[in-house]
Amino acid sequence: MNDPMYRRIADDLRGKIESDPPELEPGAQLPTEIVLMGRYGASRNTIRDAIKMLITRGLVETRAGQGTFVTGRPNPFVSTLTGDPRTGETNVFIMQAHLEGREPSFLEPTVEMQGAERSVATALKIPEGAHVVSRHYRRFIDGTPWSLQTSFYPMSLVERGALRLIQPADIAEGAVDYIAQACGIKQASYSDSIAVRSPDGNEIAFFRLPADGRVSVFEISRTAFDEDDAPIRLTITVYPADRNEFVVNVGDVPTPAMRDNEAG
Amino acid sequence: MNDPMYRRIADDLRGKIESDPPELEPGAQLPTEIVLMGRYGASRNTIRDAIKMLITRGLVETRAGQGTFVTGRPNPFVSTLTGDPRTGETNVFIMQAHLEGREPSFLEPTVEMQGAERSVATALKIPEGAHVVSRHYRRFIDGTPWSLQTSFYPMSLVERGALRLIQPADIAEGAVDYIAQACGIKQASYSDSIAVRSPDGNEIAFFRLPADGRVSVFEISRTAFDEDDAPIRLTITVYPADRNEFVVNVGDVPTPAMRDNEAG
DNA sequence: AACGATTTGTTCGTATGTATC
DNA sequence: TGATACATACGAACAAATCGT
Repeated sequence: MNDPMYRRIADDLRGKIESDPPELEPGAQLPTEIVLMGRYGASRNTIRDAIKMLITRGLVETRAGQGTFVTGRPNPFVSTLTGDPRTGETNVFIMQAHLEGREPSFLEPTVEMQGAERSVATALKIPEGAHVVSRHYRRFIDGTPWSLQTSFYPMSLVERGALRLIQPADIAEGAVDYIAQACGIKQASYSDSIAVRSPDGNEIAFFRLPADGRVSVFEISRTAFDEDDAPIRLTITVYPADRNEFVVNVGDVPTPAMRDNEAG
Repeated sequence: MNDPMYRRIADDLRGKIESDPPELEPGAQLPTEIVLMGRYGASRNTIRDAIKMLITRGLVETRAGQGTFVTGRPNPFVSTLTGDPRTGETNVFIMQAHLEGREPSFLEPTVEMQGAERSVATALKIPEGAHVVSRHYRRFIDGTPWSLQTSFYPMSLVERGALRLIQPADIAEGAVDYIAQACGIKQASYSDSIAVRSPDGNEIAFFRLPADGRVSVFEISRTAFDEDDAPIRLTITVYPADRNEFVVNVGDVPTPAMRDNEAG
């Protein structure tokens, strides 16, 4: 009652979208701003303020020259974070995509030698500024940009024989398997940290997110350890939060634990 | 160059906040809208549009009558999702909070009997509309609202002796331990699904999030199974995404895997 | 307690640009 | 090309919150 008009209008429209059954289904077009001006007795700017609220909440999207439409979100891509502690995630990415009947792909990696920033140095337990190899992947599913991944390896791995780490080419068998074969250092465990934050400019461009940064991204940092509990890599993967979902299994979870995909 | 003016202004201000060292540190006040009008040669509405972008990205917050300030985010609370597959999360919540030197608390639970909605019925493998017990907790850390949790238990557990499930009082030893003791059904595994979405009205009010819904929430759904792989509960926990972080450990992760808390 | 100054919040009007059909 | 619909930008007025006097 005491709310400003633009918020009352937004709440009214939200009700029409979220009611069961929805009065405005996904994909449906909202009345134009001019029509809404008449319906709610408000000016165009006030109507637009209300619609901005709905955009921020991800309920609608606007297309210049066309109109305002209720969003229908795509099927989220589900990734399982728990798995064989000795396996790298590139293979897991490919396997899971195929499991869901989707087509994974990725570009050739970007490989750089860098001085370790503080967060990288802390995770790898090396001095700040010590040299590390950074390998950066851009991955797609069904042709749409899906994740940005950067792995940091301590230079000691290269010195002990894992020379392909510093070559700007994909390692088909996966970096984890390659390191085990090349210098006998085996991944034995890993720890993931899952956070959500706003995207930066690169991420907005790559994922084609709305420019105002209202869609956030998952940032998953994986620190992997060898059998002597020494950290052997830090992998940071960024996913758009609106198209992804993660699963963690603990104990012997029954296999038909597949959740039904909510059709959008 | 071709960007609209409000976006160029926002980018310029963002640079002053994100540069290293920041020209505008967390907690610092931005120039007033009137000052920015003069500085950028734009109208007040255009300045306000730029500031709205920064608000959406979580870089600044406005306080009516005071000004616009660079946000300093609190230390995230870290929860570990992997643990003993036989333990419930209430005890884990309390232990982890104490580990970080913080004070956990929660209100008496709200207990309801409900017909299972489709998602609940699917997870518990019972018919849609079958009766379930819903137990809803509101939890706090250091006095600030931290999570909303609802657990759904199939009525069969009550029929087999777990009568305290339907009493509107906390189960001090934890519901999982209680069920094991009361009717011999032991939790043997669980599967978590982690997603991010916009908050609803209840969540905005409880977590005191900005009313326009730009801060999203984690929704973690845990389906727990007994030793016969039958689902015994579905627990949905909602956390504000801006103050929480989750950890998943796979394999025998070394214990000093504690990450340094980035001081804000 | 009252008041005024400052600062952000809401709402209107208007004009022009750009994308789509 | 014209019509439609959203995007950007300006100006103006008043409301509401905050703070100091």
